[in-house]
Amino acid sequence: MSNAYNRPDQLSAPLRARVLEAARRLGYPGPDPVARSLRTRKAGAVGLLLTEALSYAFRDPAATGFLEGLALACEQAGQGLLLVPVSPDHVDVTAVHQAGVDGFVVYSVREDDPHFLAVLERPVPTVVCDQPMNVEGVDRVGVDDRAGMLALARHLTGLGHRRVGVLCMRLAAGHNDGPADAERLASITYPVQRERLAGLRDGLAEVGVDWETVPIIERFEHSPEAGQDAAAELLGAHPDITAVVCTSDVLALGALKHAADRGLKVPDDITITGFDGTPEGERVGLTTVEQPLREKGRVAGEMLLERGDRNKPRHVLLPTELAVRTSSGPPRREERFFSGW
Amino acid sequence: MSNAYNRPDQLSAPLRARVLEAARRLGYPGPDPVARSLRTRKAGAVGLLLTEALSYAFRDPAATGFLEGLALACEQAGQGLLLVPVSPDHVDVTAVHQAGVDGFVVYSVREDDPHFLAVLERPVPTVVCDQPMNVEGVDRVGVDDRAGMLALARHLTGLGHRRVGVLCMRLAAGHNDGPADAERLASITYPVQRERLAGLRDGLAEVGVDWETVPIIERFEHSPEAGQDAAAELLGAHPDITAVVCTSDVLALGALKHAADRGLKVPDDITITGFDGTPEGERVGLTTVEQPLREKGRVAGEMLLERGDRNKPRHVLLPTELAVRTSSGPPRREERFFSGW
DNA sequence: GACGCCTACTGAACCGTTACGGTCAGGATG
DNA sequence: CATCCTGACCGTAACGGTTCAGTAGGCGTC
Repeated sequence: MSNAYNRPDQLSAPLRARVLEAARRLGYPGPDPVARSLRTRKAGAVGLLLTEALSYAFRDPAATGFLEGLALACEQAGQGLLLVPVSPDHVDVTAVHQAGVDGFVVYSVREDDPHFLAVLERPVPTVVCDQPMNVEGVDRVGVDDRAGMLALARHLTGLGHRRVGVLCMRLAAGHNDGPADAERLASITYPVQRERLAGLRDGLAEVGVDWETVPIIERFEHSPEAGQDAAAELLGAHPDITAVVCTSDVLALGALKHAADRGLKVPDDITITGFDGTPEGERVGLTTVEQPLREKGRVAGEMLLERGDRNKPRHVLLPTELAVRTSSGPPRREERFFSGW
Repeated sequence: MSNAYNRPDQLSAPLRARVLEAARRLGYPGPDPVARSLRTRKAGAVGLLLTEALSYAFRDPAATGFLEGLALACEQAGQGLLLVPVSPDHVDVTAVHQAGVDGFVVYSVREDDPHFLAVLERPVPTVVCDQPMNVEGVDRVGVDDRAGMLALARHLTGLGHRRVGVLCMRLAAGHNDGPADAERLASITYPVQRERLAGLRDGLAEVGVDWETVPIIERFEHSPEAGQDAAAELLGAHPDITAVVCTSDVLALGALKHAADRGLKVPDDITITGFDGTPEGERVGLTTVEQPLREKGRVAGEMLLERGDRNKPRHVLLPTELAVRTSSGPPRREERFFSGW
């Protein structure tokens, strides 16, 4: 009996020594963690569910910021962090069923994500980060995406921009690389994207810009390369645009690259903005909406682990901050004239 | 009996339906993953052990590169990735004992790391990345750090550099921020650092530079801030240095920052080099030794998961490549004279 | 010396699943 | 009609640890 390992106070030193000696002789490798977990009903780990392939967690700077905060909370509580392998190709939920964890953190997944539904069926507490929103009985931490984007929109309209184009990430299930038409916009299943676009729409409406006329280019992949490509598509079809609003820093980084390739000076020839506040964006002077990424991860972890009072689900909204840097400026004089000044 | 969930072929459709219906009515949440793990002796996850705090995994760009590759291998095999929480402060090995995993990947830890010793006691396969080296019966993947640094050293001596200073990361247990004296260098417990320094020593020896005269500044923390600080210490004490060799890109990034603050032009006034080949380094034109970070992670994961033939431990050494960019150049003319030309 | 209490230790039940062997019904075959 | 075989279904043991009730023995007290 391996009280010897866990309750040194419960048995005398000589017996303990004898037990340990015998264990060593028999090659006993110490208590089995899985059996212990079964008995104690504690796995000592938190599961993390992403909407993307697992490796995405280490590729997207916004995700790594969040995860750094989450890892911080976990290590303080002595809990492990289990990255649940989701297969992007064919839908296979078994990994969610397999995960031996005491709770789940769900990071920014689609409303109808089958993996997420599988998580909800598990009898363990769950915290959602960002999306989906408004799920019955589930804690959530996020930021006010709409207000953040509204502030950015006002910054742009204040500079005089009227002809704006948008680069956004995946809006719903299905592979749509190209313009997002009205139908697509009506069926968004990534609420964060919906909110950010709504904030932009509201801000543009304040100066009389018709949302229907604003071109929106969607990309399935979320990477600088996709942003670069999308920027090419946007500016190819709408060369009169004076500002490119991206719903993430990653896409904006790609847009900056495209502008440089095309010989456009930022912000003199074109304004480019992001969203998230990643270190990369800061380094290149990207005007963006900063959100407290690490903090968000930390709060998500703490909400899941503390959870002493499981009264009603808690919803935490963290503040965003408009970071005006060098990638935004007034449109050229002739553009201003063109747009009605 | 929950054959219904796992072996749909073993029982007829109507019975299966009845069982599932009854389960639903009783609120049965599906088979318990922990009990399943106990019975099948498979946890469906790989443990990751770091030498640093857990959140470090998401902060260090070299680590994230490695982890991206590792995550890729895991998700392809349908395995989870469990980040084991190690407490940097007081030594607590219980987390290693608690981890319900089928194997461990150990990333770049000290030779005498107590967590690592705990991992070795666990009766599961283990793969080490980078360090420690030459552990009995343990697979390892790494790069030829010594050869990589030798190539870099020759590049520098070829440019004419003779007065070189070094910035390196932690060399052994204990908090030493400052010069690394002979005693410290003799008791290095991070073999990677030992190898990289040895490569530099060999390269300098080829042109007659006495290793004893080369100042080496050590930092406990591994961050750009630490690099910046260490560069200030190095150049403060040895203003005649023409090249700062850093044992990582992260430190080199800090050194570049310090050079800029001090008004030194790179590479005209001073040459700064790194090691690793991170995206950040590439973006700022850092001359460095590139290693295939993602590939290293992928190989580590595959070695652990395939492991069909557990004959003898395998050791894989991946190639490095010298990346000469804009942070290295010949020393100033007067410096060349000074150093004996 | 009997009683009771406290400590050190032992034994058995239980966590929830899977693997495996046994039972039983029903159809095919001689 | 008896026998054999097959497939569906069910019961049970074991995985390895924790927990808790129970027991033995030592010692103090009246």
